[in-house]
Amino acid sequence: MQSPALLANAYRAKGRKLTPQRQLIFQLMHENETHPTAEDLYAQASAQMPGISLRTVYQTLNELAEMGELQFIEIGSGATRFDPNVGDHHHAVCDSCGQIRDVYVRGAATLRPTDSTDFVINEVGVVFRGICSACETSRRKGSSQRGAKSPVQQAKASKK
Amino acid sequence: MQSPALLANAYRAKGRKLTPQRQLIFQLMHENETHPTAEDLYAQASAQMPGISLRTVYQTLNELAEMGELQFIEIGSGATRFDPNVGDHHHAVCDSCGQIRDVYVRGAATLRPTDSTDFVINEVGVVFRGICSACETSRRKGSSQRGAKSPVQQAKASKK
DNA sequence: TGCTAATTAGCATTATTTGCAAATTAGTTG
DNA sequence: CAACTAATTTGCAAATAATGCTAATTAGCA
Repeated sequence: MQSPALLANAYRAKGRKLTPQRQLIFQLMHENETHPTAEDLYAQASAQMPGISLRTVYQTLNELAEMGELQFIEIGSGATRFDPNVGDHHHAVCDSCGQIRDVYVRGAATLRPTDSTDFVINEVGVVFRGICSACETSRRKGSSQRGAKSPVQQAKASKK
Repeated sequence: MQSPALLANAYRAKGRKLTPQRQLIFQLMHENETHPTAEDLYAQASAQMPGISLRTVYQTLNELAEMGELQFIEIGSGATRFDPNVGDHHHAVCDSCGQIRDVYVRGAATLRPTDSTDFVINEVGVVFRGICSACETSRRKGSSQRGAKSPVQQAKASKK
């Protein structure tokens, strides 16, 4: 997404108001690579602006998505996550800690199904699942994963 | 997933009981290419077995996933969908009707991020988004999509 | 300074999924 | 075939995620 300053212009151009709540969310999302959930953002926003409502956070995120300034990521695990990177990139998800990382994949845009040619493709998304280096390291140190969970639970586990 | 008959064996082997509810769900999911939600299945199951509970449907689906007999698909749009195809395939999602189709993609498994080499990849998933032939056809016939929705709403729209 | 349409906050509501406990039952044993 | 017991099913409450709605507030303009 654009810088907070440029977003301000985009908002004015649309007859939208530049409220302190929106400006705060612009700041928090700008170049944010953590792929936060609405709740995550709400927590951060509340710290700087006590009283801001979760409803407003959702509303602003939806606006920004509508304006093409950010995208939704819904890779299992419950809550929608928000990504200010709207360029041509993909995601790597750690099955252990749930962290999502932006990655770039050569040739992804030209992938096509070998069958079903009767489908107009607008977008191609690639998701890698595996173990991030941080988790891999701590795993080697002995703290093995006990109590393997069902796929759903595993997905949800990274929520809290 | 395996045929209902083979699944029965797999269940017995694990000391699990072969209840009528489970057998019905085996049948409904076997070679099911519609990627149904738990509610979808519950509706179908209820038609054949009035009184079956939604709770049992969820429970059985979770069991099957744990046993590796089916996988969860969580491509936005709210409810988790279930796929008995656990082979190496990918998905094409229609942005208009929400339908999900299984597709095969050559070379998908060997895709790698150009950066972040410090990530152990276990799985690569490709999702195509676009318009299916059925929607494309009806669109051309004039019934254009009015009232474009926000990304979230668009995703949720295919729910009901 | 005042006006007004846009926005916010708060609460209710919907949707999805799981937790829990009591009632039921499949499969085994005698 | 009857009895037993652990597994299973139900039904309901609860947790989570996100939106609808409305009264109160406020940004931006005249």
